[in-house]
Amino acid sequence: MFAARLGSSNSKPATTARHLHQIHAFVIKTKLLPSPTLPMLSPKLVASASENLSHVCHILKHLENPDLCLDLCNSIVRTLSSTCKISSNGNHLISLQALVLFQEMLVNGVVPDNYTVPHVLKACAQSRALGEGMQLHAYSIKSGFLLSNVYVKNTLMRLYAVCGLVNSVEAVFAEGCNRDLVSWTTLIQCYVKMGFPREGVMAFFDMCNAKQKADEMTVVVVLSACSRLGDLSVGRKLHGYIRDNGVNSDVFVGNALIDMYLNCGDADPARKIFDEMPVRNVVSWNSLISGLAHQGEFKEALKMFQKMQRTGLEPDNITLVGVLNSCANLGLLEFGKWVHAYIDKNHIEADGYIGNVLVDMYAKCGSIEAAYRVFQGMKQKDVYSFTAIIVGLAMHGEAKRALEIFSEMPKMGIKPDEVTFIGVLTACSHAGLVVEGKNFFRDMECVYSLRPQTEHYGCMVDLFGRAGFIDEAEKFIKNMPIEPDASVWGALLGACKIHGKVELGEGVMKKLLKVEPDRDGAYVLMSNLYSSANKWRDAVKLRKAMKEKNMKKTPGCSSIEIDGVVYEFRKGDKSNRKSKEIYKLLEGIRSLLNSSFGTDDCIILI
DNA sequence: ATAGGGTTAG
Repeated sequence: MFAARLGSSNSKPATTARHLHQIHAFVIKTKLLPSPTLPMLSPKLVASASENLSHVCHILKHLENPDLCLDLCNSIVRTLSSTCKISSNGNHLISLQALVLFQEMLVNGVVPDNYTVPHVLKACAQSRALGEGMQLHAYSIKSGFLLSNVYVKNTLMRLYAVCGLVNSVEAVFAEGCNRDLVSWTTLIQCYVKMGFPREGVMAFFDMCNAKQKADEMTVVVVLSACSRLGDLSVGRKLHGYIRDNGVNSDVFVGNALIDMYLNCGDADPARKIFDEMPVRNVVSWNSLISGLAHQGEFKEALKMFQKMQRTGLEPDNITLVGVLNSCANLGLLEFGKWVHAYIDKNHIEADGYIGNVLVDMYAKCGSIEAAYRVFQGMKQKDVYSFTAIIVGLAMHGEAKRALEIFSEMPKMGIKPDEVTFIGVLTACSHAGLVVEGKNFFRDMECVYSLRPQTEHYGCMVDLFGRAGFIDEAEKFIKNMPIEPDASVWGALLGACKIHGKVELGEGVMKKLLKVEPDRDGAYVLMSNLYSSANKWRDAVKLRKAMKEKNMKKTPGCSSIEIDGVVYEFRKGDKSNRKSKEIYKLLEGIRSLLNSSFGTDDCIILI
């Protein structure tokens, strides 16, 4: 029966583990694997070999000419490396199996060829099997493959890159001189992914100096480095490089260009590229929508989302993150709720990125209880989830709840970061918890090894200042190890305003103007301080000076959302279609208020 | 037969 199956060219290929057992038994009996057997090992059997590796290894042991099995071994290793997915458990075993088979090959005299080692290395990279990969690194040096076969070099670099070992990637890259475009791209990509985009760009220039021409994949990676750096000048150079060197502007290149231009603050070319793309996919839309949101162009981002929907293209999680982020910043609760309903309807889990941005959206739109419900329902809470709800609760004056949730973090094994402490300190500040705030500030460095930034110092000055401890606030600024910035002086000036400290305020205003000379913040705060101290003449003088200096105004803007349409209102803005009626109504309210309370009690700015 | 690509928060 075995002989029939193994010998006859008419028999069906072996497909199951049972067939493998039969071959195994036959080989043990005859010490021979008839050559027609090899083509009969179907892909399905090769796949099942991952679960029956011991049989394969035994077969190898019993063969008279094991080297005939090189192709079989290569295809088993290839199958192992292409089937193992990155998952929590079991994957390590698969790469281990690839390595076991590889060792058996060596022991039994199957000489690996150019394809074997890259396949085994790929299996290691996919399952992050660093230890096994390092053994292969040693083998590659000894056998000479590392220097003779650029695929070995590149797959080894890839393994170290996915394990985050930048130094090892550099070392393998630098070894010998057999590097090609893939080696360069892998190196640059590794720099960018590990948070060193500057090094990535420099490596690209090195590559150009080495007379190596880039292709689509390389420019995409370098563009992403420019995007992360916000380096428009290098980004533009790269755009020129693409045109001059005949790099094919495929959809990947187009998307990377859109992302680069938007993150570098130049929206026009991004839109132009988007409009002129012959093929667009969901990533093109995502790059545009999240890029616009990143630029603060939230309304534009939402407009593009609506346009995307008209094309019938389904948004994915990344689209929705950009959309919810825009809703959050515009305060569009109804729009945000609609997205939440869309998420539920499409069975997308309100977890991870999506959950976090939902929490933030509800908190920023004033619906703190909805934010809390989403937070509670999340299974995978991380530092972003906790920070979003803590900052949200702090902004809503719910200091006690914010601090309670903060105290949950260590129990869940989640370490707070710098932004979490902004929320914690804001909570303390709003609730007047001076002692607690001081303790948290101290813990930041002592317990969590987080170096406080100027924003944290600003929170502390705000905390002391609001509570009336102006002297302590001043002392605190004097002892700062870093240069105080606008957030710090602004907090102190705010405290002067609350407590009517005119003279101190005048000095603080000068300091604030030094670090922020072309913004109107200092003037506005100070003139308010004068007004509240009844120094009207000084207030008017300051307002006049402000007008003359043509300063950058912090835009005061309110918006409402009616039936999905956003209406924005700015001070003095008459662009609304119904502005005449609106102003007439406002005039009515004003005169009503005046007759009820008198002008001194109520000032409405229109 | 084998290697390198873009978009996501507080």
